[in-house]
Amino acid sequence: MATSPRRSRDDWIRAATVALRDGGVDALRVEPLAVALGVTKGSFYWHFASRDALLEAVLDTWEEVGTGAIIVAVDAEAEDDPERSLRALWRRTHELSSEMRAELAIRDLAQRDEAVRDRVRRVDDRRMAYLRRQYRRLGLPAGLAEARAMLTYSLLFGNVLVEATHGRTSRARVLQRAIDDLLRPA
Amino acid sequence: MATSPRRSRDDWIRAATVALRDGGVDALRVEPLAVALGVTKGSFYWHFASRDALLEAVLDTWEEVGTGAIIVAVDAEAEDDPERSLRALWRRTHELSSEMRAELAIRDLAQRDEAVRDRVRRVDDRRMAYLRRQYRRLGLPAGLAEARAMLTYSLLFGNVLVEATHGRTSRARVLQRAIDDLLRPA
DNA sequence: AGGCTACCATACGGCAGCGTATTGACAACG
DNA sequence: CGTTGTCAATACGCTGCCGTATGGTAGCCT
Repeated sequence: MATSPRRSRDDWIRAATVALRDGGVDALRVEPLAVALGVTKGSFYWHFASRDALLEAVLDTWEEVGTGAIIVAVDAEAEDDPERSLRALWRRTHELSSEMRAELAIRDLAQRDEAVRDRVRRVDDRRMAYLRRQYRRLGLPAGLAEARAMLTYSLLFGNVLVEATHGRTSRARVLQRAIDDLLRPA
Repeated sequence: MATSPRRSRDDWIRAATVALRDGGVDALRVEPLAVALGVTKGSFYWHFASRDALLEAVLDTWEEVGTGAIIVAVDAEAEDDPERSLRALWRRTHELSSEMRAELAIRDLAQRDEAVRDRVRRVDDRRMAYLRRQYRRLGLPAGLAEARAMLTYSLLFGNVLVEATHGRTSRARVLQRAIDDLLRPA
């Protein structure tokens, strides 16, 4: 964390995103954030009109990054092979899992905020479209491809959300098996 | 809500669970709850030592209900047929979905609270054990059964968590397809 | 009837966080 | 070298909530 004399608007957004990830929506408070950034509220209210404005900004950047960056990264290493795309997605799961914590907070919010729900819907539609396309390219019929896409996407959340122990095997192995199962032809 | 002169400890727990479902963890505040119950804090601090004590009580009853009641209900209508068990589970999904909102709040909490995470783990282990057993009864080998159980359980969360639109088909149909897919033999 | 118990109201002190207003510091620029 | 624009500190009022303390009331028990 830079101790540079001044903070940019993006500095605040980044810090807020971290707070969201580590502490949930309750942790998105301006005075604690100011302390974390080594400044006072005086700075914040120059960059933002209110706490809500900060939250909006955080959601804005989440929406951008969440649809673009990940897909591009996965696509880059897949070379148009759908199976490799899906496996690449899972190989990056551990990198994603910290992002996922922030996403869960956002989705928890979406449960009771119409506007947030709309944002989540836009993100989900784009990500589902991507997954659906991969399964169709594997030769699956539309309905099944949709189902598999939904299963894959759900598993992504299940992975962070469920704490089950799986007896003697590891979570990683279970996930591996699941993906294998999802990739098998109709 | 009853306007009876006095409130029991369970009244508070019930109200708190509703608040958790509708407003997230932030909504679990004693003064607003008192208003909702038509009493004052004086009542609360007779039944509970603190706000945390209330949260613990809520988690206690969630843990009980979440492992026992649902499974029993599903089992009752399934008559030991694993496929029917799993389909029954999904037929009850809409009844469960309001409970799920509270669960998401709890799981969001579990992301950053060790003690809550342990509770969730206990619940998940029991529910996964149930699912795993059904798939094994269908004749699937252990590894695959575990993977299918994880996929099924994840889908349960995905259903409430993802807001995707599925084009011309409905969520219900996608779920139907997904379950059919999960039930197919090895 | 008197009193005990269980439950609730009222009133209080305290704190954390929001937003505002005002002033200050410093850099860039003309 | 002063002016302007950008960012930050300080100080303030306000609200919502926690927890405590204390007193009140209604029903049961004897």
